[in-house]
Amino acid sequence: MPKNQYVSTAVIRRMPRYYRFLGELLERGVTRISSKELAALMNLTASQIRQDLNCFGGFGQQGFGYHVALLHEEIRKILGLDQGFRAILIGVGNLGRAFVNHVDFTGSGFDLVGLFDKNPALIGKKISGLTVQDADEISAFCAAHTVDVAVLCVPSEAAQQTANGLIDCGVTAFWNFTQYDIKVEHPEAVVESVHLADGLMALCYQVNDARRSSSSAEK
Amino acid sequence: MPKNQYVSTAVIRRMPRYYRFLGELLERGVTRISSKELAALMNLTASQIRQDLNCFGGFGQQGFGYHVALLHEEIRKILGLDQGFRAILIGVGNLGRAFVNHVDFTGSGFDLVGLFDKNPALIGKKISGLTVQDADEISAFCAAHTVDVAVLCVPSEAAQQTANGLIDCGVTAFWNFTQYDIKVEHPEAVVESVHLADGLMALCYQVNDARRSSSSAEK
DNA sequence: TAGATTGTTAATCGATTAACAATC
DNA sequence: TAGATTGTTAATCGATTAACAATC
Repeated sequence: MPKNQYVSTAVIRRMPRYYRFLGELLERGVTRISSKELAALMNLTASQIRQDLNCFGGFGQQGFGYHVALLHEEIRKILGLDQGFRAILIGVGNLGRAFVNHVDFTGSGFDLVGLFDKNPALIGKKISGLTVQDADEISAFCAAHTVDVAVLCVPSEAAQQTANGLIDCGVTAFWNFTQYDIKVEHPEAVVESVHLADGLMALCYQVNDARRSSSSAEK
Repeated sequence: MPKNQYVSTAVIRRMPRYYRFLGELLERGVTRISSKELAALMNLTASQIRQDLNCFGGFGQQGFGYHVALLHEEIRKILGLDQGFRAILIGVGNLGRAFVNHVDFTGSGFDLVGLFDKNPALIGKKISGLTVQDADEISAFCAAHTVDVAVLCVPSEAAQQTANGLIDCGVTAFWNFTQYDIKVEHPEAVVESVHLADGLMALCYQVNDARRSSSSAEK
């Protein structure tokens, strides 16, 4: 009985975390859990968990709690991890190569089906079962295959241009690892940017702040 | 004239982005900007920019706007990027290696001063000017040098244990790239987790959602 | 049935936006 | 001075928490 209102991004961003914790519980053989127990585990309020889940439907059972396996599966469907969307990765430098090997694309809803770079030294190399193709071949590849999302690991200066080219090829979703905030006009476009340096700077502030408050607490 | 109230994390998380945009403006030779112009550029409201900045002080000038160079420098100080905090990175696998080469630690407030791994095949290798040391040497290293933050690129299963060991060595800040949500009790502890898979799953939902709404709009 | 825990409505809290007086 | 734009207070909006009736 999935509901059909708008769901805030705050809620959406918590869903993968629920999915992750439920996966861990499942592995540990836990079959049922109450919102209260899950809240304690995840450092949230029980209220928030129930509110969040009820954006999508009533997956619990009064007096009992939630079936871990069932809820896990429901969230999988909510996120759409079962659709086998197809991803390509552009820019097989240090970072790109690391993601190919390290990120569990399949478990996160995407099949990685192509690697591209414009560096001749990399073209033809095989990484994790995929052969690096010439970046000039992207549009031909997109014409021949369905491509749902592009992972951008190119230099920041090339980010916008690369994204524009991909939009023209019909690719509307981006996982952006460049420093640059790409702009995409397409109505169906979605961009998920991971600004690593921004996170590191925020950490820097927090370290300062923690020290400030602990030293002022001393007095 | 820095203010001294509590600043919400929502504001903190936007500061690095301001810093980044101001840096770009600086490079382009722009010397002054109004909150209205900056808002258009960053896709925010002018009001929010003024509110955010005024958490830390009045950096603008009525009738004129903000001096780009001055504001850039102020934010640098606010974030504490000038303190030369020291970082070590644990786990020199694909991801760890990529970050060593790719992330601008220095520009983000930290000097990377040590690399550690427990894999004998990696120990002794030189990466970007640093020699990989045996993970067993971490506590000795921390005793001999100041270490402010640890970058965790170890397998998820080892995350908590590694963090515990580091806490015992006096390291209280973590940039966590494992799947696992580490728990740290220390009052001064700060953790910045980058759950790559979570972001990818959120993107998966958004792709689904964008398609749902554009197909329903067709009708 | 009694106890537990959900789903949901209402209350609170915080963050964003709007408005405007201060001032460069 | 007049025009522009800030800093800041007030209004709005959204998200989180609390409460409780429904129900397993």
